[in-house]
Amino acid sequence: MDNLINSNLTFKKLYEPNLIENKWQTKWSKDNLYKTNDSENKEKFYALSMFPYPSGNLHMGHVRNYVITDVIARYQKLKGKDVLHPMGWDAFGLPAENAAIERGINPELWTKDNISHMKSQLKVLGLSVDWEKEFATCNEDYYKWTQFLFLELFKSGLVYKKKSEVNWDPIDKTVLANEQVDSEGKSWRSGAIVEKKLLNQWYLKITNYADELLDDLKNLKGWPERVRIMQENWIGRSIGATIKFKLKNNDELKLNVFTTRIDTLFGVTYIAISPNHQVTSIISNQKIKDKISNLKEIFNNYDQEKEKIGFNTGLKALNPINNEEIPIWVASYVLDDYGTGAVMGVPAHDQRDFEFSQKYKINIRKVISKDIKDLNVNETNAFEEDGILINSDNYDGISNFEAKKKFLDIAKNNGWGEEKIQYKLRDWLISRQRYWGCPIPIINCSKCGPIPVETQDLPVKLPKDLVIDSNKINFLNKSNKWQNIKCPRCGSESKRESDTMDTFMCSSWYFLRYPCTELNDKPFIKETINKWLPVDQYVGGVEHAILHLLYARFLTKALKDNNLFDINEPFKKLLTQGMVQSPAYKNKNTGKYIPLNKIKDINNPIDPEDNSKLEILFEKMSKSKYNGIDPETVIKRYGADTARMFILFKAPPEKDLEWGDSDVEGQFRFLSRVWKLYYEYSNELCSEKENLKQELYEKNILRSMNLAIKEISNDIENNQFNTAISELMKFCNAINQDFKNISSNLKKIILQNFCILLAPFSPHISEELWHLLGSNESVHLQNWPEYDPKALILNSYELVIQINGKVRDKINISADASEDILKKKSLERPTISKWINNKEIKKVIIVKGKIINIVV
RNA sequence: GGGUCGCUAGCUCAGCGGUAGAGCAUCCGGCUUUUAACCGGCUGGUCCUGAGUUCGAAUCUCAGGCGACCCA
Repeated sequence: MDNLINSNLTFKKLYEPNLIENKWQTKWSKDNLYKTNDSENKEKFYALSMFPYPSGNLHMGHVRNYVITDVIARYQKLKGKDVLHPMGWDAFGLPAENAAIERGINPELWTKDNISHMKSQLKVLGLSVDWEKEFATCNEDYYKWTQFLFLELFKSGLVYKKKSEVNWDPIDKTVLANEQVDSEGKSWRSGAIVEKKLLNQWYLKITNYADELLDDLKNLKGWPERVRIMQENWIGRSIGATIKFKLKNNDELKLNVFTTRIDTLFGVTYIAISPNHQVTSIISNQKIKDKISNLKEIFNNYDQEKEKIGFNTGLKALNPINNEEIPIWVASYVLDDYGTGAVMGVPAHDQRDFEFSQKYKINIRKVISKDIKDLNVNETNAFEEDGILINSDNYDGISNFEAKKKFLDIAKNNGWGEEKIQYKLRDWLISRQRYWGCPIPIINCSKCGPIPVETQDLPVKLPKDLVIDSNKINFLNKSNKWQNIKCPRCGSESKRESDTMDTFMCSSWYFLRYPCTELNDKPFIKETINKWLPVDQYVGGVEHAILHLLYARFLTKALKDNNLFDINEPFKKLLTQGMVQSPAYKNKNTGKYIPLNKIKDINNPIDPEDNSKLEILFEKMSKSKYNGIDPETVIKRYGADTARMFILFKAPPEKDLEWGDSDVEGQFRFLSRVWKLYYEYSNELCSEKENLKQELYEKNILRSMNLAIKEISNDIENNQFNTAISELMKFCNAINQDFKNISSNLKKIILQNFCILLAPFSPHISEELWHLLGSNESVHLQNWPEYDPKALILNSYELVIQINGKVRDKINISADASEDILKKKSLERPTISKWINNKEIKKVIIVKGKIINIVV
């Protein structure tokens, strides 16, 4: 038999994480324990956290993210797979540039300082990250390839420049993509109300992939349903028709309208067009012209869009189905770039049209009804459900489904309409008027137009000699030396493109770089990508449900179509972790948050300023609410293992987690109990007793062990780390119960298995205890135990006896008792015969191993 | 208005047709010079409400209530 304990380790009685965590981190790093293995015969597993923006400080949200991924990565490694678990930095972006403007610090230095600080904070968590794979998106040898991929898209016609109305962030002084403006018209970063500007900008044709992006969502079974629904809504495919309305007294212009409700064509009582619509050009009345230009200004401001404003132009259109004359209105609620900039107004069956008509007293005509006799128009709402046609000439009485087909056929045959699929998704605007980003590798020649930079001339580097001023202007635009260049085609004086790329472009392919970080001559190798991708488990915040996750899917599909690899979807499974919240103390009257150090009694919090009672709210940690908890402080006090255990145990990963000091202490106590168990074992304080029942105890403890293996494996595979830890606690309790009564051999096996089961969650303490058991190898290189189903079987069990489904008695019975015996023994019980009370037994239901139900 | 998720012990959550569970907190006891730590033990539940399906519902179905998020 092996030595019981490793005599090289001096084992202290008390669990002191400070003495062991740093020691093991250094050792792991020295041994290169987490280097990515790439063997031919093993299954691969790619575990990835969304890489952080190097803001300067690690916060609890990061900790949660990386610890979750770490548990998964460690588990998969113990299961014998080749694991890729890398980390990097999403390092371009505005905070660096703002720091440069405000404090005169070079953005590159600011970023690199932050990275090195955050990296040292990360290392303390004991993550199984392969740091050899690390990179930052602002490194020249990364953004060279971002530019290369941009040019790949350029070649396949997915890049274009267009002058159109764009979202302008007045605080950050740059344009934004549609995805980066929230439903209230505010910028995702600065929170400023976005303005509309007419600008010439670079776009990526993500709309070419709208159908694929939508249809392939069905295959993403490992994604949370709500993320799939959000993407589905964002892409917003609707199947409908375009209809051409002729203008009265004008044969040249036609009004094209997109509708999903061609069945309501007889209910059209007006046409609404956007103030920018082409048709407005034929209006001659000066008063109306003034009104239009007035409305245009309002139109350009999201904030005032809530109220629907409009007016009658005096122009008339003809309804193609019955030649009825319909007034044309200009309306603020018609969007320029969705559809055709014109809608047919059917107030009876569209809520927005209904509200507009109510306001301006436009005729409302009901054409769909639940019942053919019900002609009443609802006073408050449009009727948007399905039904039967009314008020529709010869078509009265048919269902609206039938009408859709019929009217479309008529439209096609007569040439005034056709089927059309419409998307809400717009092309991705990627130009940013900022310095700290990846330069767009284009040369603008006045003669040749935009010319892509040759691959051998990449990267187009950011100029380092900058004069930074405080006007938040585009620095690249100001640098003549950098900007002026001869056109590579015709040799005439040209200028480099001075916009940089949206940083989401840099983060849309970083997961493709990790398997190939050592390459200098290409971004990645096809075969390597085909091997390692897709990411098996991706973990990050739900705030990227549309932004990053949609862009990354698009880029993957586009690059696949360029034959760069054969992967269709980048992320097989996605886990969106919840926020970390902690108690904030708020004065209801003043609305102010009060810092903890100003509150005397935490159990009865009172505002020292006005003595009113404070509300305790669990909110996302933030400086303004004084409720931030610094990971470093917690780790210094309790150790990384405790912090990890707490954050995993306190809530299921996708839910918000409420910080609680006493729960942190609870986890520390648990690890201390584990420590003590091994301490007593190693000092032979729990040497076995002579015991006749040894076999029974051993059977019990083996059952607990196998149950723990089964449940914990299952829980980790389903990302239920909270219940996995709960099972570890139960197993620990079971060990303490029977430990003294089992053989030394078994003791060691139990303790070894416990160590391995604990290892993904608390890597340091388990490593220390593993070595204590006499091994010189790392616990993290062991094999995850398999459970033995036979060990789970019980000799006897407690049979529950029900009368009419209600529990009335319990008996202990041997596991192999037949149904007849169960029945007989149950009926023998005095309590049962009392309940039956000579009534007729109608039915007996037996669930083996559990229950007998007697129906009387 | 539509959609998704949730409502189980004081708190955080398991259980998803078959005896209502875990951790933390509370309480009591032991140990200890005291606090703390540790050990042992006890509490604690209309499983949001109502109806239905079933021998049997926390679990399935329907309706309603409350809350969170997304879309409009």
